[in-house]
Formats: sequence, structure tokens, C-alpha cells
Amino acid sequence: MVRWEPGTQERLHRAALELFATRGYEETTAAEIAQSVGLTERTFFRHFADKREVLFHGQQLFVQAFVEGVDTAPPAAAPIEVVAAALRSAAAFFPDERRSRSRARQSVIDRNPALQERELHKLAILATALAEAFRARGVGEPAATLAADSGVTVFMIAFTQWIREGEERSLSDIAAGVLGELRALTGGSSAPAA
Amino acid sequence: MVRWEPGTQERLHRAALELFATRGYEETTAAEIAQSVGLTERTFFRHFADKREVLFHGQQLFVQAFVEGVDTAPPAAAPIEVVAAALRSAAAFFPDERRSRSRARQSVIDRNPALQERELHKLAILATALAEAFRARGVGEPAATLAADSGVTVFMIAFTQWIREGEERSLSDIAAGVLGELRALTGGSSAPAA
DNA sequence: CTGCTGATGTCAGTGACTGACGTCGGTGAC
DNA sequence: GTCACCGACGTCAGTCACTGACATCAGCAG
Repeated sequence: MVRWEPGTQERLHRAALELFATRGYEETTAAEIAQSVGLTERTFFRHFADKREVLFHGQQLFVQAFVEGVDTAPPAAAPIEVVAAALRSAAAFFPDERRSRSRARQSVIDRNPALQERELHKLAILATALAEAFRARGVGEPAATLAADSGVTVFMIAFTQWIREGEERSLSDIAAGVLGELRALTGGSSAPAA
Repeated sequence: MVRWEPGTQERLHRAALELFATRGYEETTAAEIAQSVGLTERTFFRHFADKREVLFHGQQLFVQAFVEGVDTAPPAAAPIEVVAAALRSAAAFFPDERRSRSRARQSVIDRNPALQERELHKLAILATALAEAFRARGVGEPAATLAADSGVTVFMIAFTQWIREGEERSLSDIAAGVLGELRALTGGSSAPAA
């Protein structure tokens, strides 16, 4: 018999999402989350740096997929093509089955400014990692940062659309369309997909 | 004789910046900031929603300048031209005399993740306001959001460069250059300014 | 059997914030 | 002139996020 249940962080993450969704983020204390899975507040804070962080458990893999999309793009690809490749790689992390769960999670974040701030910070970290990946391919500054930030912006616009009620296209398809709009906006040459 | 000194928020803002810069953000309590200008902690929190907010006092005018740049651009201007106009308007808020003070303030923010989160949030609010201004001009979605986000991204890259030690170009000039790089990156037509 | 390790519990403390209520010059109605 | 009201502030008590220090104890290596 094991002394403690395994997967502590995952259990806390699920419990937190559940409580935040039903009772609200501010109305839920860290102690309550911990108690709901049979742990103490102190243990909660050993696993997560702060109360917000519990909602972002597992994001690491997503960032990794996004960055790998940049790393594995053909060496000769232009930055904008690399962004497109990274977008496809990142979008693969959100198959359609996940749409409903993603929507629920985003709803919690959208309802609380403190959580929005943390999300923005995570995206900034992602953009920093992407910029570094671009530099590793030989892209200079400020092009690397511009490409990274643009990629994140396009992704978030596409993601927001993806979880919208009634939307049925895949995240990858939506992202490709938004990237086309960006090209049209700044370059003026390629028209956005219909 | 007045009962209280005027300009309470401004005094708190200055005192906070001073203390954060010398002692560090986390090592400075809200009560200390308040006491340093002869007030109590309770009064501090009547003027600022939280401890971070004191550092962002006055940002409203900057956002206003940025948005007005969009509003006052020629009706026929293409979105990318409108972004350029908004950038000039926003950059006018940071004349070269302000470079040193801006650098000091940014240094405080860069040293603390909590402050970075708040700054990101402020930028997100700015981007939202800009997107609304674009929509008011008849720009649809996602173009409006893309233009707004791109404008903010370009501004921040330029701002970061502007406060760099040794940099002597004006913020406006730097921003114009970065915008050119963005066009080159996504459109591929116009080369960045040398 | 013994000693060490790692995840957890317990406890006490700090600091960010908040609600309730009291204080008191300044101001306008009369 | 006075008197009621208002607005900016002080005081106090309380909650909750978070932290450091120390204790506990099943499992594992020897």
C-alpha cells in the first residue's frame, strides 16, 4: 500500500478547475482546493508557486510543441513560413475533442483579471522561447521577436475563435486563415482565405 | 491652510518608484510607501487597487495618445498606415528627456515578475482599446485585433530599444524602423530602413 | 534492524488587502 | 454666522495568500 495517492499535481489541478468553475476563483481558497483532495494548504503551495499557477499545470508541453514547430521547419523556410509551421504544430495540441474542456477553462480565466495576467505572462514566456528558437535559426533582431510575437498573436486570435460556440473548423485551419489575414494586412499582397 | 497636501496619488507614485528602485519591490511594503509621504496604509489602498498599480499611475494619457493616433488618421489610410500614425502619436509621449526616467522605471518592472504581469495586462487593455478604434474605422475582425496587437508589439520592441544604454535615436524613428521590419517579414515587399 | 529520503502535516508569522466606523476641516444653504 | 453635509483620511479587526522551521513516517538501501 502506498502512503500517498499518486499524481498529486494533476489531482489538485482538476479539483481547482472544478471549484473555480462552480464557485469562482476568488471565492475558492487554496486550503479548500487542497482539502477537496485530502491534502493541506501547505502541500498545495509545495506543488504550485501560487494559487493561480494550479490552472496552468501542463502548459509546458504546449510550449514545447510550439517551439519544436520552429525548430523542425525546413532550414530554407522564410520566417513567415516558419510561423505557419509552428502554428500547425501548436494547433495539433488542441484536437477537436478538447474544445469543450478548453472552453470551460478559458471561461474561468476570462472571468478573473488575476488569471488573465498570469495567462498573459505565460504567453510572454512562450514568445520569448519562440524568439530564441528563431535566433537559433539565424533570424536577427528585431525580426525574431516580431515573428515570435506575431505567431503568438495569431495563435491566440485563432484559439479564441476556435472555442467560440458554433465554430466547427479545426484550430489549425482557423490559424492558417488568421495568418493569411496578417499577411494581407502588413504586406498587402496575399488575400485572406475566403 | 489646507487639511491635506494635494496630489496624493502623484506623491505616492513618486515615493513608490523611489523605494522600489532602491530597496526593491518585494522588500517594500505598502505601509512604508504610505508612511514615507505621511499617510497610512489604508489610504494607499484607497488610491490604488493594489500595490502594483501605484507604478502605473498616469498611463491613461499614454493610452489616449495611442488611440487618438488611430482615430485621427486619414479615413482612406490602410490599416498599416494607421498603425504607423498611431505609433507616431504614442511615441510623442516619450520625448528624449524622458528616456532616463523611463529606463529607471522599466528597470524596476523588469526585476519583478509580478510587475511584468501587470504591465502585460495594461498592454492587453491598450490593445483592446486600439482594436475598438480600428473597428470604429470600419476595419473588420480579425484584422482589427491583428493591427492593434501588431502596433503594440512594434511599440514595445521599439521602446525596449529606445531605453537601451547608448541608443540615441528618437522613439518615433525606432518605431518606424521596426514597423518596416514587420512589413518585410510578413509581406516580403518593402525592405527595412537601413 | 537501522538510517536515510521524500512527501506530507503542523504551527506560527508576515504582508496584501477589505469592511466598518469614527474624525474633522471645508463648503454651501439659509 | 451656523449648521448640516461631504470628502479624504485614520483606526481597527479580520481574511487569505504565502513562507520558514520543524516534526512525522512509509519505503528503501545497507
